[in-house]
Amino acid sequence: RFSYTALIKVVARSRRSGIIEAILEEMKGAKCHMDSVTFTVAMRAFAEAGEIKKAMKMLGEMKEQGCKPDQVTYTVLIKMFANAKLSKEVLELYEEMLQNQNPPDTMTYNTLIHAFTKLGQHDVALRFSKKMRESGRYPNAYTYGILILLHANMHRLDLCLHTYKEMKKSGFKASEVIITTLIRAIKEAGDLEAAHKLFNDIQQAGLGRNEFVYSILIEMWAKSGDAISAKNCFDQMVEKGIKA
RNA sequence: ACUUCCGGGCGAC
Repeated sequence: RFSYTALIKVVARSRRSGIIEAILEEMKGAKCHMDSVTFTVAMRAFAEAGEIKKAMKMLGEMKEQGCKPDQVTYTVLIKMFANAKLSKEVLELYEEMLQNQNPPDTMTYNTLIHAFTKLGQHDVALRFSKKMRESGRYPNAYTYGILILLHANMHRLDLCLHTYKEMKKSGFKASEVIITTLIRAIKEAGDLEAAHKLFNDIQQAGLGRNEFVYSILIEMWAKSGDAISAKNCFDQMVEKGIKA
């Protein structure tokens, strides 16, 4: 069963749901018991192939066999509907989780917040963020990245920076993802002070494998007429071995 | 909840 599950996951990369179905048939033939992990991997495979119907059919089969979907299962399906921009069914799955005594965990909340961020339904995203806090789920590094993205999309650099501060206070280090998310908001707001702080953080954290971030910083300083900072940043970039 | 690991889920560009 473990090998079948692993196999499905590998095959899932090929986006050929026909193969997945064949494997599932074979498992059935071999009287191999399918557990929630097997079902979930299969659903994810269908989800990635854009086969929403098939994924939902699997959910049905799963329940029929008395196998209970768990948080991972729901998270996979929520992401699938979110990618298809089907916010109504996202919310339905969320409700179902609550009904089933399957309270969303950190990753489920991350997926929900991200889903509505991408859909441009910022108010809903914020509501889930609040619910997450209220439910006592701890944010992880992804959560902070998603929240910063949400605030950036809301054109609220102040909230981005606030979340960033909170993240560091909670013991998370700045990452490449966080930096590239933040830099967009900083650029948009033209906040030179924030740019300087971020540049410091990049150096302190030993980050900066990303030419995109440098180009924005240099451009900001160049535009503001701060040739010294622009040059300094450029030199740092070259020192890191990044091509100009 | 036999929550160490051994098969599954989340973020920017």
